[in-house]
Amino acid sequence: MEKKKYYITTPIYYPSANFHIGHCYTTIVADALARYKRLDGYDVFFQTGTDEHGQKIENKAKEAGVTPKEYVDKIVYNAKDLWKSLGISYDYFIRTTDENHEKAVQKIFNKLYEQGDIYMGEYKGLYCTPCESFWTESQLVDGKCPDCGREVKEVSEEAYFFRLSKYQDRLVEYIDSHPELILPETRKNEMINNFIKPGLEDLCVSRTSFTWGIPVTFNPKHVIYVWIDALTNYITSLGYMGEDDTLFKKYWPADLHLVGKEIVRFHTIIWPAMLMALDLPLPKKVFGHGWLVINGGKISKSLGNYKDPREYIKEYGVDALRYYALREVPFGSDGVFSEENLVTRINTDLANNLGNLVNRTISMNNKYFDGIIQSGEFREEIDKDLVDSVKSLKAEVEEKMEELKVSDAVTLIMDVLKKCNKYIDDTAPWAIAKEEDKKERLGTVLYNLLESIRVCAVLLQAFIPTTAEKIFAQLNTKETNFDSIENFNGIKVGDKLGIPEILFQRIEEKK
RNA sequence: CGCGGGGUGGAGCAGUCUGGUAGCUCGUUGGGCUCAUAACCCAAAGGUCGUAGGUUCAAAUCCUGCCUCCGCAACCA
Repeated sequence: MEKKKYYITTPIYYPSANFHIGHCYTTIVADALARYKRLDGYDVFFQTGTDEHGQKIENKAKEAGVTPKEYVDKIVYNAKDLWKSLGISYDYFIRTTDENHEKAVQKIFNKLYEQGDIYMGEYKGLYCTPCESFWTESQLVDGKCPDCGREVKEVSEEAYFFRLSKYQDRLVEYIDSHPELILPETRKNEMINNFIKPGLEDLCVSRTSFTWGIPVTFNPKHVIYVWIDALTNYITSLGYMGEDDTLFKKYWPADLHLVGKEIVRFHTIIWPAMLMALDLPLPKKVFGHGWLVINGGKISKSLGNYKDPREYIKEYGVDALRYYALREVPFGSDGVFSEENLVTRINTDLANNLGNLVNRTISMNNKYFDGIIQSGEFREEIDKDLVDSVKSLKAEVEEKMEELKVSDAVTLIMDVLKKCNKYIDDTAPWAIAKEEDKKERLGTVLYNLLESIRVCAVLLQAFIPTTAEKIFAQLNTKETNFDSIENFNGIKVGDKLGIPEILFQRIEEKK
């Protein structure tokens, strides 16, 4: 039987500076979804990458005294290193400077031009010469350039336009008939009320004001602007308009474009319209997630209110950061990022709840049974609640993951672990251990705990893979796939447990 | 009147659609336990649900006005 496919993407990030915790957030969530789907038996294609052209990069490179390519190469090198240290399991990393992408973009541009969806027009705008930037009326501050405060002048230049307006009706119809395309719903309403309803204007898709971009083949003084260059990454990577489109045929349309809320618009209006023009199916879902905010404000490169994410990893460990990102930000809303909250999460959820549970359970089994896993047959009424919770956990987590409620999914697992801790207090194994004739019962209590921990670890693989591995090692189990958590019998009687090692060291609060 | 989202015990949030004992996590205080990472378990204190009106037997929840914070308005995840 052929596996069901799942194509998930992050946005391609703009490498004008090294990535911050916000980029990590998006990518970690995407990674968790990708890992989960793989565990769930899907053939997953998980893509991330970088959007490397444009004026800003050109300027940055000039400032740094290097070529644009040299500039982005360095940042991409850094980004890949960051993803590696975060355990990001991407299948493909696309760069818009990749030769196959550039060629495909040119072909797409030409195709749209030939069929009349792109035409030559005139771009009118307010231009600030020193900043080399165009601004809209509403962006101006006191009628002047918002960056430098100097006068702007109205200029016009020839430019190519995409007939976005032509697709307005089809777009409205599609969104109406596919309510799951734009999530969460508030984002959908925002798009319809703010942008589609007032009417779509044709979109300027080329520039002559800078050169760091993909040239228009038949008019090389124009470079193709970000829309067509960047958004098409989701299909050029799969070989669309390339030499081999096997992947494209297999994976397109995307099952999920995971994007930040600020770029929902491009992914739900411009991108679908382009796909319609290319006569291709639209992505199934675009999810606009919230932001990690710092002190109530957004993460800002110019304010410099954040550290290099690697410092957090170094100090607290990968899984602590992954866990925090996955747990702290609820479905679609913003979440607060602070080191203080991070430490609280590590201590309460990871060290106290999860880590200590694993530790105390394995310690007891080692102490009372020399590490040998006992039979789980000697059940009592008190076990029922825990065992039932563990048995139904997969289905509940699955439901949340389907709804992209990753934080809720993680919380469900933590709740079961919490239940395990309560179960220990309720059954008091240390008291049972004092009664010689209750050895079998003691064995079952510990079996229940070990199996519950194993099931949680199997599910946690998607979120905190390194820790899940450590738990498997301590449990000395090879039963780590989703099939093994159906029947509450994956841990093998007679096997000997490993050494209990501390999973997460508690972090003392900084004074 | 541009569009949209918030304002709920010390902190962060749920509950608002489908009115009817205000719930969760963290923190605080007290107790229990001792297998474990001063961890775990139990309990308690603490909120007139931004504000002013209205509808209703009854409003955090529905309606109206106002105050306030935030996001978006051609590319900051």
